[in-house]
Amino acid sequence: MEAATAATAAMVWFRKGLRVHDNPALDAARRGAGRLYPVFVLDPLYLRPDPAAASPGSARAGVARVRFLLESLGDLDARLRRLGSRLLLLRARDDDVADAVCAALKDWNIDKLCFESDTEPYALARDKKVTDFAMASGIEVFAPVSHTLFVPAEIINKNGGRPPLTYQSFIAIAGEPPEPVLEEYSELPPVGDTGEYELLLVPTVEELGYGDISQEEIPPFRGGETEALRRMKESLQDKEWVAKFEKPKGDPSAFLKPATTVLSPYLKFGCLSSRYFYHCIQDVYRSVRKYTKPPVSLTGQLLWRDFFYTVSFGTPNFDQMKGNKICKQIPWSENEELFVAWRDGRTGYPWIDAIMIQLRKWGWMHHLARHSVACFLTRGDLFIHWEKGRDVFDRLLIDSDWAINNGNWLWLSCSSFFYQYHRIYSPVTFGKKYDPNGNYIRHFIPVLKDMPREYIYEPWTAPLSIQKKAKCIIGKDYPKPVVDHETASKECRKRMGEAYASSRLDSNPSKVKPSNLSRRKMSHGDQDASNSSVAKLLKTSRSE
DNA sequence: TCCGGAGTTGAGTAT
DNA sequence: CATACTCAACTCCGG
Repeated sequence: MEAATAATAAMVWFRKGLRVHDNPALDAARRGAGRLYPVFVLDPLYLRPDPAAASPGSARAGVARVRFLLESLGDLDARLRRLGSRLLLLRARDDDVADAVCAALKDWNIDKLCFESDTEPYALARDKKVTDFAMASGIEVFAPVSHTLFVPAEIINKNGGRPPLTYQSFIAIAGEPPEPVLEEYSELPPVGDTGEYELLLVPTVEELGYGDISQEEIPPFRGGETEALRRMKESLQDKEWVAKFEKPKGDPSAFLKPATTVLSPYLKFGCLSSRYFYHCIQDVYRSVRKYTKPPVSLTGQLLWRDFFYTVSFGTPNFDQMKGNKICKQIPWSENEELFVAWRDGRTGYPWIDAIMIQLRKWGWMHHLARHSVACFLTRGDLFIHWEKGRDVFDRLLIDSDWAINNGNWLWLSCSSFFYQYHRIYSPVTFGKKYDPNGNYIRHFIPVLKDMPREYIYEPWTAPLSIQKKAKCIIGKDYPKPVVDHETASKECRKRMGEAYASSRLDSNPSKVKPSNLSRRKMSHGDQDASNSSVAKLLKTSRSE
């Protein structure tokens, strides 16, 4: 390896981790570099409007998240420019991000490539392509884990090769997270020559072709590191609130002033470092006498995030039911009509529909609101596959995160982690206890805004004269309920009971052979690990 | 192998 | 109005 000289060219490739603070990849790239190339590759699949999609946005992301990403990139560029650098925006080659990075590595004679490690399956495949190319070209590669508090592979190793499957066992094994990089820079090495490359400016959503949505309600969350740090400081200023924070006690109907920090989108894109956030919360804790603890506390939420990252990293086929060892096999029903009603906020249950409309417009809703609609779609009312709901959330949430989204759908559908399927959220009474007047519903479903308080959660029970007076005829201006909650939830409980009984039969078939290692019969072959490092880790797991 | 306790976030009712 | 209890009940884990 050549010694670092003034001529050394380093590239920091941004994907998540769209920040300057606590960024080990950027920190490593700048050290000893004569030229620094901060790169982000625009992916048309992520950004290009898809007219065939169910709601405004691209094939991969709703327009709220597209906007959030663009704002984050603009802010990153501005912050880099303040340090004498800039963001080099490239276009993917034939819709392939990895190819664009490889080409730039070669054309700019890069000596060292740094990027934040990403444990999601699609990212692992993309990054392997780039890493293989770099290695073959003699380019040094540095890919630190800095998206999560801990290194998922290390936790799995410490746990004997298998991911801890309960929060408490995760906590017991994790310990304290590493300290963030707290050093602040006054300048970065100059950007090197980019030759013939066309460097793009950060486009606006309008420039990308989303012009027709300008009349829409714009989500109240701006992307970017600057906004992330401002928002975090604002939340942490209220020390009493931080010290008393208990996640399950939050109000899911609060939308003017949400009951949580709404820092999840910033953590998702890495505008905010989870380690820095953790560190700052600890500072607040040190200044108060008493404070809540995991799992309900603020730090507890960051640990939940790491929990799901770790389990997802160590569980083959984590994002599906089939071939997923930790997922209950449940015969979900197919019903496109009911699914579409749920997706589009037309179930006839105002509480459910308001949440789905907030999702489509804002790309964010409170955690308990997500619980409500996820339960309704799956084990509570419609008995539709959690993977269908997962896909909707995955596209529309501005904070959608592969590990956490899948983990929570597994949880809510009682497919894994949580099994008390008799506990069903009521689409009527759950929201009502927080917001008896239905202000949340009135905001997101304007057609119901004049429905009297006593009918707002069940407008189909309002006498026709009242419906007329409220200018909202049920069945015409707003749909009738697609199912009756009483009968539907009863049926769901029954079917869950049957699925559980059948899975007990599968896992304990009245002792076959003690040497038989297979715990559960799989109709779809074996669980070939989607990434080999996990497969190796799993092989070391002890047998009993 | 069996038993008891724990598990971030249910609903309904009583105090 | 916040808290506590009941209801009916799941799996997982550790002893």
